[in-house]
Amino acid sequence: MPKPSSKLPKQPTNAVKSEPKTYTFFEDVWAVTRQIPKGRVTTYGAIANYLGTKLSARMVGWAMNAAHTAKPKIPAQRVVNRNGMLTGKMHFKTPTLMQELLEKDGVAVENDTVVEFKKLFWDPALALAI
DNA sequence: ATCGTGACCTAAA
DNA sequence: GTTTAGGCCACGA
Repeated sequence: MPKPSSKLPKQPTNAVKSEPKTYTFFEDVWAVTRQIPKGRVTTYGAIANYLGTKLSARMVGWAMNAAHTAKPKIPAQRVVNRNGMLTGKMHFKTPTLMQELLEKDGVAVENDTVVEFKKLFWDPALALAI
């Protein structure tokens, strides 16, 4: 679990000249996503908040888009929007894959929305307790 | 270098 | 209650 750059001052993407390809933002997002317990779900906003960029939750989604390039498999199915709706299901290999994975984790999905989403919500900022 | 886009969120009408 | 608009940052072309 790499240290997330929470509340870091404005640091350019390629701040570390030693390592040309350091996608801190992506890695952080992926790290958080991987730490989502099985059967739980979180939101882009929560991750963004944990990373300190709550104002730009969109980037979290962007990171998820790049998650496809991540080496370890990223449980992106556990990341949904604020409404608990599987907005990114269409970005999966198959539109139904996300729902199936969630159901496999024990999360009931109905109408492209996580049932009892509020109950299954997993806040990284709370769990990781900065 | 600029421009457009995006798996979002919040607030206002 | 719904719908609309604005904002935010990173990435690809």
